[in-house]
Amino acid sequence: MNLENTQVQMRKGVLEYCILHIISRGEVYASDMLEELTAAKMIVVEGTLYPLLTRLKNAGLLEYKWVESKSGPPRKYYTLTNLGKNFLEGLSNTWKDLVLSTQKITNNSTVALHEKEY
Amino acid sequence: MNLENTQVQMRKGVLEYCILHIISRGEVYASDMLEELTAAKMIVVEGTLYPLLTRLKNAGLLEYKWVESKSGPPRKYYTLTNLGKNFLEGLSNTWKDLVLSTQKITNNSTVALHEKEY
DNA sequence: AAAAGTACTATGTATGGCCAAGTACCATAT
DNA sequence: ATATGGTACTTGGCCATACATAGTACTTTT
Repeated sequence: MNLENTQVQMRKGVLEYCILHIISRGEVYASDMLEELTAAKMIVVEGTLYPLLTRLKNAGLLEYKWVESKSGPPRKYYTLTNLGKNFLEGLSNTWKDLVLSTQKITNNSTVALHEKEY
Repeated sequence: MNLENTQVQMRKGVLEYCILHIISRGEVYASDMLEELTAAKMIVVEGTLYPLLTRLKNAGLLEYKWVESKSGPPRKYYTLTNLGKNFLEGLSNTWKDLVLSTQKITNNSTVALHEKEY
């Protein structure tokens, strides 16, 4: 029960949303995403990202093509499938709802909801 | 890989934050919280809430006292410990950071971060 | 040929929300 | 007094996911 662990827990699910969003903006490969996620302080490591991409691909939300690189092994460049685009829309709403719900609770400063019945 | 499941995943960790926040505003017992969480569309069921409260209590963030009710069995009324108050502050920052990070990514509409090096 | 770097893969662990069933107590109805 | 229904809380097992860690394969540099 420490803060770091909670950070991890809060990130669950949101990561999926962020990654789909990044891919929705144009072809990228894993290191591109890692770079952007790190820049946004959405700390992620290889061991998290790659399995997630595989999972999303197996679910039919992503597809990729191999592209030769002039500075290392070939890379998988990902794009969203139509299914992926639809899913991303759904995720977007889910995320907005969650933010709203949380705001509703954390901004609510009334002390009691109703008379206590001791 | 369906939306409902992702909702569950996104809720992880946030729930803890919301519950501590509700308790921070004054003594409440489980059904009070359930009511408020449901009102805020942060869907939660008994089987989720009770174990969570036990976990938070074992971690020393909460304490409770039994209070007799005139309409049923006695209730556990929870309050935050000092440790719990500090933890809540940390959670608050974690949540804000996560929202900012997500916004940073999902509002970023530039197509490419840098020249592609095919 | 060896070393270093890049891209991707695979396995095992821990956490936490959920489901489902169960316990215990109280109030009311019969 | 007994039965019924409601309220409050408990418990055990399941599943999905992020992470740590180690490993594979290929390329470029030295």
